[in-house]
Amino acid sequence: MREIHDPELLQHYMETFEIKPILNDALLPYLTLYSYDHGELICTQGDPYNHLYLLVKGKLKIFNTSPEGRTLILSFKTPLDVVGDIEYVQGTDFINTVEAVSEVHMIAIHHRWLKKFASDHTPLLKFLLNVITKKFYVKSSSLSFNLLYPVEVRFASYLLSVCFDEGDALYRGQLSTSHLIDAANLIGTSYRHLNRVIQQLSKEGLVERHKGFIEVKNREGLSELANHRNIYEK
Amino acid sequence: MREIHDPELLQHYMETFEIKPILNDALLPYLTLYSYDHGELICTQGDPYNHLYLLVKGKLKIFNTSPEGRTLILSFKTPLDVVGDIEYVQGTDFINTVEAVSEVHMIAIHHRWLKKFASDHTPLLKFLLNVITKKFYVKSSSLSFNLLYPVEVRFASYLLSVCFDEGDALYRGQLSTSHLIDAANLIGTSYRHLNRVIQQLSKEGLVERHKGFIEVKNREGLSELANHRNIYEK
DNA sequence: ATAGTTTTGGGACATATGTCCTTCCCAACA
DNA sequence: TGTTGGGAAGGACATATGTCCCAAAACTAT
Repeated sequence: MREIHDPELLQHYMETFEIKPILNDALLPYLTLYSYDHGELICTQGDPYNHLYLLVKGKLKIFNTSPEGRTLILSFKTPLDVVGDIEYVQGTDFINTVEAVSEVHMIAIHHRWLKKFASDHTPLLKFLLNVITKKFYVKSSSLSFNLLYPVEVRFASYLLSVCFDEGDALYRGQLSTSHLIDAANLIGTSYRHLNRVIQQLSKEGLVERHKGFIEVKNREGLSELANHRNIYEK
Repeated sequence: MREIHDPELLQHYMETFEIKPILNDALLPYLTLYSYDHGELICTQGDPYNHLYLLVKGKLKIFNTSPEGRTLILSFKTPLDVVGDIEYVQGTDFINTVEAVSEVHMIAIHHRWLKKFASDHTPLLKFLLNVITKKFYVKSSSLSFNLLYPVEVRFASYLLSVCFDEGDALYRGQLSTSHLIDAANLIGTSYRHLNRVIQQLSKEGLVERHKGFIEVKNREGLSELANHRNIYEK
């Protein structure tokens, strides 16, 4: 992690994502732009709350490790998104670990200044409400989906979200096998079992296994299997 | 459902739960007090959003039915709690069904008036933020817990919450068997399997089956089994 | 190129859980 | 008193999923 002293870049992000309207002018001097490399941790579960972060570049992985050591990936995030919002509102420690998946830029604001200058700032409150309720929706459907459907269905939904959403045109319909462990942790199963399910889908002609990646062969079939629900959609 | 025309009772609830400070004075004429009997539905998933409700008396069951007809109970609520908050912020249809478990009193405010008079009312925004982040926490731990632990562990946690929380002294350590179906739906499993797990716990001496109810025999043991996590705590 | 190391896929087995259906018990009622 | 209906518990079986471990493949450093 390193700080980027580049007021112009900061300004650029503020405009791109229309951040200024949600912040109080008094806060502007206290914004810091940080950069994280692939694999770096932004925060770890249990860390005391410090900053509110705005993700403005790159991709984040949010996950949680149980006392027994099992990892559960909760989501991936892309700009514009917020980290530390729930913690800011409740004043509690971080519940999850946040890792940079690519090079990541984040705007950080220390809670001290937020409390001091913006605790009554309506646009910020509304922005937080909006962001948090959206997160709640995702979490809520995720809970039902995980409890109600088997891994096969969840993976079908995952495949559709990841392979067709916004990826490189080259990777349309493909998932690199190096992402399978992440995928397993995301849908809450073991790598072993995910492999089993892929075999099954393969047998049914929905996907095909190649060296290094999985290819979607029948998008419609997968969508049907997933009940047309794209639970992992960003 | 029927309206209760009783300004004094309304006033009483407003004071007991300190509701006035979070509302705008302009809203006060538009508050309505409703009463629901045991088993009545306050709203059904898919209903268009209409009111924000404040639960001031009784107990609610929040649940969700999947397209396949499986029921998943998301939570039980007691005063003071809010129904329709997420829907108000996002302007979306109800995601869950809400049923009165006992006689229930709710204060309802039509979203029209909220939008008109309180959309910038800081205390309300803060109140909503607080309530919603709390809900998010619960949902979040619930998701991890369900995905990471087997039914046995979840039921142990459930038993501890339900039997010792605030129940009638007579029922301390006991769970009526008529609640088992609800319990199964709450922890996301089948009634059949829950029975199996109860047998197992019984064999281990943690609980005991009697006619009409289950009795906790070893609270400490259950707590250990549940990893000391009370996920279903109100 | 070769030997060691990591990655990847899958076999074998145990456990967790769902579904269907039967049996038992008891209360209400003719 | 016998009948019946419904709820509660559990048997039998199939499926879903986890754990442990191994073997082939790919990759790396010498």
